[in-house]
Amino acid sequence: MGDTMDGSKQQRRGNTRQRIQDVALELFAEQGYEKTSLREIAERLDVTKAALYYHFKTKEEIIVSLFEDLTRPINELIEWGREQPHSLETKQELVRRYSRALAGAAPLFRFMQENQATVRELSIGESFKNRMLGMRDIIVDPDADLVAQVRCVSALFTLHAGMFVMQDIEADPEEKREAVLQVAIDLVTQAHQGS
Amino acid sequence: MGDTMDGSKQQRRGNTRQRIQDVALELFAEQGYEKTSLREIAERLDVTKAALYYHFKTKEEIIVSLFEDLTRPINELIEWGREQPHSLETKQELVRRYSRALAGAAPLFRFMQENQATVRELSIGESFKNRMLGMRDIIVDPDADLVAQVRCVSALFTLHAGMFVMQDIEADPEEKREAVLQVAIDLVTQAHQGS
Amino acid sequence: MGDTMDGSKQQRRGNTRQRIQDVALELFAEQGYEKTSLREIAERLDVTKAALYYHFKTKEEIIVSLFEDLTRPINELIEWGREQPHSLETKQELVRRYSRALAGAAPLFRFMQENQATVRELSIGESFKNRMLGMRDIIVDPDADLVAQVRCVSALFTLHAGMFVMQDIEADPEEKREAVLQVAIDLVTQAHQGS
Amino acid sequence: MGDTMDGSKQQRRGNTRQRIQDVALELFAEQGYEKTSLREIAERLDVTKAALYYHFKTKEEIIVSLFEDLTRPINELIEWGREQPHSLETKQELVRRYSRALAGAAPLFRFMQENQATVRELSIGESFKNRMLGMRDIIVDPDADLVAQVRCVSALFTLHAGMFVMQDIEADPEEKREAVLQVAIDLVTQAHQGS
DNA sequence: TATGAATGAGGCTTCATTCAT
DNA sequence: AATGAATGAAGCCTCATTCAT
Repeated sequence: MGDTMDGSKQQRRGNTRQRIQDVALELFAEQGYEKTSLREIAERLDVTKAALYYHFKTKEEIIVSLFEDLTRPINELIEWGREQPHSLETKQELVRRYSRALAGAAPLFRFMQENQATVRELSIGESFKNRMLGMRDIIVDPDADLVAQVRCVSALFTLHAGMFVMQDIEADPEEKREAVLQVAIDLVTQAHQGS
Repeated sequence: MGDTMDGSKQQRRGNTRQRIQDVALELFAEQGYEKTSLREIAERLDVTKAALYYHFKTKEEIIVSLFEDLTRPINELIEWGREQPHSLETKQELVRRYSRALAGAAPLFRFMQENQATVRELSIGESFKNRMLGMRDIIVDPDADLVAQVRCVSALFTLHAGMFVMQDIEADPEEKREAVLQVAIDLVTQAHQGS
Repeated sequence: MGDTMDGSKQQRRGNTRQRIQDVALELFAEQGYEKTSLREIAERLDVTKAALYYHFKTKEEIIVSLFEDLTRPINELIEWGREQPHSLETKQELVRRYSRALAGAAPLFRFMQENQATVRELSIGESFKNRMLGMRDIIVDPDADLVAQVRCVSALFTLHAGMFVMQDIEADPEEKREAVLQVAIDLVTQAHQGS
Repeated sequence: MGDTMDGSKQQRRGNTRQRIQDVALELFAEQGYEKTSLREIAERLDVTKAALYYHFKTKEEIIVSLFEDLTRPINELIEWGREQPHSLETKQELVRRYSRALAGAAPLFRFMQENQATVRELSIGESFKNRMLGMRDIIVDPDADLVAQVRCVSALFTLHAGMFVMQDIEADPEEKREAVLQVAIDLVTQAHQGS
């Protein structure tokens, strides 16, 4: 009581950092990292630019923090994968889990897909690439023939593509995700059985 | 003689416009459109910024001109596709030709893949998207089931991915391209035969 | 006990003001007043910037307080000088005492020597300049010829220079101080005896 | 004629670089390097900040260029000194020439004297210090006793001090310069004859 | 006695663009 | 066909300072 008058100001206390991340990710994904200015982010939050600098030392630190927070599930997934036998079942399950992880960090992945040039120059670029190669190494058997290898890479890429390119196809989102998953699993399975 | 002394100056005559495009595309692909300044382009060419403005009215015009010049083969491909019957053979041939077209305009596609956010805001963004949807409409049968549709989209995307993601896999480039093509054709074929 | 565990925290009690002055003077002398930020001072003390404002109303107040604390011996010296007869003995003794006073406030003088432009704009600038002129008026006889006057000014300046410029000459510091003092006394003595 | 209407605009063509240097040195000397903003310099010249950047890549480059341009006479002086025998006559002549060189670059030296902290951090700091040590090595005999060495250093410093500290003593500037020179020469001479 | 959060002003720098020559 | 000089807008970042707690 006496406190409940203004909900919007209430929520503002103590979670500014989080709010900055949210708005930043939204704008980065929509317009690109370079085209999004700190002024813009600050204005949307009704705060001064200087306030951003209280919470993050640089513009880059904002996006790095997003990476660190949002890619954790994928890191864990890769670690899980590394400890499993490289069997077909593992690969299928990995694809299944990856599909779910992607859905959870959709805005970040949209950002990454659309700003690869930027990401590459960022300090996270390298670390992320390594992670993806880790993923590939679990799913791709380096002794298999080339076509099988391509199938596996394609499976991963199909999941990515599924998030964005498929947007224009009209269908229930959940149904679409399942269709995409199905195709990816087929690709992995075919790769396993020999071309 | 008196003219023959300096070969490099010779070649420079009259093709500055072309040289600007070459350097620009290289830098745009490498660092992104926003991060590449006209100063940088000019310096690489050993020319002043103002010289660029003699050949192009704006920075955007440089990239637009690249699009127009380099996507022509793909436009023609789509037009060809539209006139063919939507048979399996057509689709397979389309995939084959698309693979070749991509290889021809690799730097541009690398640029587009890595700067989607930028491209979307550029005036060519929409027009290009429409073209790609045209491509999709030839290959994807809207009455087929969802999985079949995903397979077709995935085929196209596999070709794209093939150009960049596969770079780290060690194999002869031409062999790789063929393996990628094989997988794409399989996807289209499977889609046609029913999931 | 419960209090005795951490010696470093103990010492910190109640003398934060002093610690701020110490760190500030060190940094001001090293990097200059303008280039030294309150953030930097606070970080070195492991305190927040706001804490500085509990002890000092402004950044300027920090340096003003240093002046007031550290130039007291020199003020007293000048007052002493004013009450003595303007004899050669007085002048020699003044130079001797000044040499000792300078050694006691070395960091402050180093700061002043290296940041004259800043000091001039600070509120203490004028007051300090007046003090130095007071010093000069004791030692310089306005009726003497110009060369004699220059000798006296030079004597004072030699003492200053001795603190910094001589650093690179290798010799025992105390011996150096004495050599400097000797030269200064000679200058004053020569001035007194007529050029 | 037809050209002679507006002298101030006329002079502006083609010598902007020089004008920037002039105004910059004046302001740097008056207020210090850090406290002088590029905005201020630009405003005084009735130009935009960006214009400064056409002529100098950074703020630091402005002052570095001033150093390079204005310390040339002193560099030459040192080189001359190095080639002479280290006789008393040489030392006296060096002091005489140095006095003249200082008068020629008075504003720069005023700047340096008053912004030592800044100069030290600048890229020229080290190079300048080395030059001054070169000067010292010509005039100071490392085998002489300490007092003699101090006398020589003091001679140089007296010349510096003469430019600024003596300002308040009322006398004809040229007479003052000569008095200062006289004292410096006396110091060098005494040093040479043994303390 | 101090912190956490924020502000407003201003710093240096870069950019795309223009225009007279 | 190209340069030299300049502009206006905007970018990122840092600073001294404030105030409620």
